Amino acid sequence: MSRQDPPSVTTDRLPPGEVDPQFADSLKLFTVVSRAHAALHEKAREDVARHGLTLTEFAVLEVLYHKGPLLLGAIREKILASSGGITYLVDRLADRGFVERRECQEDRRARYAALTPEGVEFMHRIFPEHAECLQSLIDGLTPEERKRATELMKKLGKGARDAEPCGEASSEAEPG
Amino acid sequence: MSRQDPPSVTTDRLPPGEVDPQFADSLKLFTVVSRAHAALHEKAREDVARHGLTLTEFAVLEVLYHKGPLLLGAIREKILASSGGITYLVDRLADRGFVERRECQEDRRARYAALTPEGVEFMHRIFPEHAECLQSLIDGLTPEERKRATELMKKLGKGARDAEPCGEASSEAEPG
DNA sequence: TCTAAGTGGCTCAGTGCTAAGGTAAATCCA
DNA sequence: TGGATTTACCTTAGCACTGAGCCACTTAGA
Repeated sequence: MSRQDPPSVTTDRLPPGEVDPQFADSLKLFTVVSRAHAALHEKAREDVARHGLTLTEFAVLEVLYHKGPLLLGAIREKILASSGGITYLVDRLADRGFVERRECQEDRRARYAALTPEGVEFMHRIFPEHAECLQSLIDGLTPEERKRATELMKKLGKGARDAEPCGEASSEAEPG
Repeated sequence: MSRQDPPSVTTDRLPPGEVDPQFADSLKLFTVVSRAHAALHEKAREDVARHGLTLTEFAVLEVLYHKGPLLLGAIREKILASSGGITYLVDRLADRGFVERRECQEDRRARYAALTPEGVEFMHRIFPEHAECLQSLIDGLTPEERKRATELMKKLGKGARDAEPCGEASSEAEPG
């Protein structure tokens, strides 16, 4: 079944207020990024699920594997989770013996998370497979396309983060 | 468990802090797509949250707004949710008076979801704002970049969906 | 017709996560 | 020094969502 893709989200059957066709491309880009992300995420999720991990758990292990021990707040920034979420994640990984908390001498409020030897060994075993999985997911793109896609997504992400919050009357932000 | 098919890559030492350069681009692309998506998603979420909606709720309203009444299963395909999730979503939207279920004459198991007049009016009011919000998020890209990004994400998504499940015997031929 | 298999949606238990609030520690500043 | 503020993490309540199992209905086949 060829997915006779509809002309565009906008022109099908638009009640009173039409959508300016200039919006069509933003809607389209938003959708297509969402779907690409969903596809990558889903395949990657299945891959790590074979080892009984969620993708976020894997993300924590990966960042610790590649960066060494990190403060919980630093992990939080890297994997974009909430404070409570990090506690929860590290708890689960600690229960499985992959991660341990360590005191921070300079700041006794803070904690490091670090891979245990078991965690290191585990990642050493599964990481290459996972990397290969990701590799297979982008095989459809040529090296140049990958490079270009990476650049564009970087720029898109930055632009979106820098955009002012929608629906605000261009408020003056305080420059810290 | 010797399903440990040697990934035929650097299964050799992968000390913390180093990533095989061969995988660097796939990891990078994965990350950058995730982050772009997260940024877009977060801003869009904030936008619709002003109206007390989640993004998924908005997605349902939007697809009904643009396509007209749809079977629940059709909505499920479009917004990539689970069967239980659709029931839950439509319940919430029905509680708010934006959506109603309708019988399907041809198949009495099935149900349509359709916007109520209030739902249409609501979307008529908020959709243009939201479209403008999305527009502002991609303003950092030139029109050519948007076009290219759309193409590349489309191709990436398709490639990822078509990829064989990771971690399965690679001796198998492609699924027919 | 009757039966078996397949399908669409609903129920419900469980999960991963967030957001708000709390505590202890660090930092700022009069 | 000492109070106020900020910061780092933890706790808790609750939410959005999934997935398995279910029923009602449809479809295919004998």
